[in-house]
Amino acid sequence: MDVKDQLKQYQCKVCSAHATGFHFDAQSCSACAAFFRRTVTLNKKYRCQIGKNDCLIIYTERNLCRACRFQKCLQAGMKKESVQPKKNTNQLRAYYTNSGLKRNKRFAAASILTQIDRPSLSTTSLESLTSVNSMTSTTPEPTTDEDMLSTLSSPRSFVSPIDHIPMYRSLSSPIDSPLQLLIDEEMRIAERRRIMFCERPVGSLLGASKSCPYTKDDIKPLVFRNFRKSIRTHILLIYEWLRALPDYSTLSMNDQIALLRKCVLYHTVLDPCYITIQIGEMDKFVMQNGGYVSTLEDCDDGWKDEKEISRSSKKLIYWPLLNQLMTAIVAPMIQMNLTFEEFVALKGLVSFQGTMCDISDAGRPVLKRILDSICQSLYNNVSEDYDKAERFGNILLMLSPIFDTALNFVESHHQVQFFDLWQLDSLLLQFLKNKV
DNA sequence: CCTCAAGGTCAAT
DNA sequence: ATTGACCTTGAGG
Repeated sequence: MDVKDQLKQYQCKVCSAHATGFHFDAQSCSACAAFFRRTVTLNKKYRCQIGKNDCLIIYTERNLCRACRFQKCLQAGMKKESVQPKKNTNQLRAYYTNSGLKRNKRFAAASILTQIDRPSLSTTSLESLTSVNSMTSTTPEPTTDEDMLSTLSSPRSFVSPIDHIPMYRSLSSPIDSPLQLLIDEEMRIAERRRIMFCERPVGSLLGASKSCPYTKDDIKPLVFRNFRKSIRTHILLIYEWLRALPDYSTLSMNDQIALLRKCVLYHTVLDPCYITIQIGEMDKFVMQNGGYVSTLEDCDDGWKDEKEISRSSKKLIYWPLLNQLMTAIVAPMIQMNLTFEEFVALKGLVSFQGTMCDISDAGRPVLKRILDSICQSLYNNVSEDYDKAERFGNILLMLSPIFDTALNFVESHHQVQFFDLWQLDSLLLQFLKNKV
């Protein structure tokens, strides 16, 4: 085969330009492919101006007659059926598929932020994507802020929440700080959740020192009925979480109840967010019992009709809430690579700061002491890889979106009750009903 | 990791 | 308004 024939092998079957592959089942260049796609999606009808329907289609003159170009596309073997129907403009594109996430976790996180008001990619997210890609392959000296950001997610300085624990433990003093007690308790909670909600051999349930209760294989689409049944269990875990702090039992009974009440709210908001991040599949929002709901609009996992609550009621109440959780809490946490210890500290700060106004004058100094201690430990244990003050500040900045979301959470549940949509656990209702 | 073939974007026309 | 280079995505290897 001579050179001429070899070149011809890779010609566009429509216009004889260099083909870029198979498009809609025909070997063609990207220009003819784009032309064909547009013609089909927009349902365009052309007429040959010459009237003979046999215009020469060659890449220098391929735009002279659309009718003949389209006809030649069909002759070359392009299939109209291979053009996918035009996406509904108000239907958001799924950015969080597994393969998409695998390719670029940081990008996916950023896209959650832009999902609601900006369905398409902004120039800035494209820029950051490009710079992240180039960073991971070459790793030059970080010079700009953008570079510094990218360095945080590079393999060298990336510390996964789980890897981080042993180092942290070795730092713990003989008398454990509140934060250390909460970290230990959080890991026990993970173990308890595993035991209660995973169907696995006992050996793999016990003793695991992991901070995440579930693996990708454990999680299943959420059944609201099952979740309702598990609510008391979650409340019990929260009660135990509080009791991990010796100071808790020194509070008056009213203060203990007030604290528990607020913690039920805040933990119900925060825990699934962090479990979701640990599982790492952004198309699945994973709840405390290992049930997940899909974050994709066109996937019904966890949203199906149930006897107690219809799909549309679920969507009405929980979809906006889910969006807020993903945007205001999950996305920022992913972006800053929040470690397990930092999450536990944040959870503590939210729990105690958010309760301050409900606590008696006698109890406030106790809470204040716990808060100060957690802040101290958090600041001391921010990794040296970061600008300590900046990272500490960024973690504190998470507080207000969390409080906002919690407020909405309470409001939505008032709505649930008002419409009598489904029977919530009576204990949870007692916690949510009284003063916000 | 990678490639392939979809869809989307937008400066140039 | 149309074109086409260039981009990301998702499936599959």
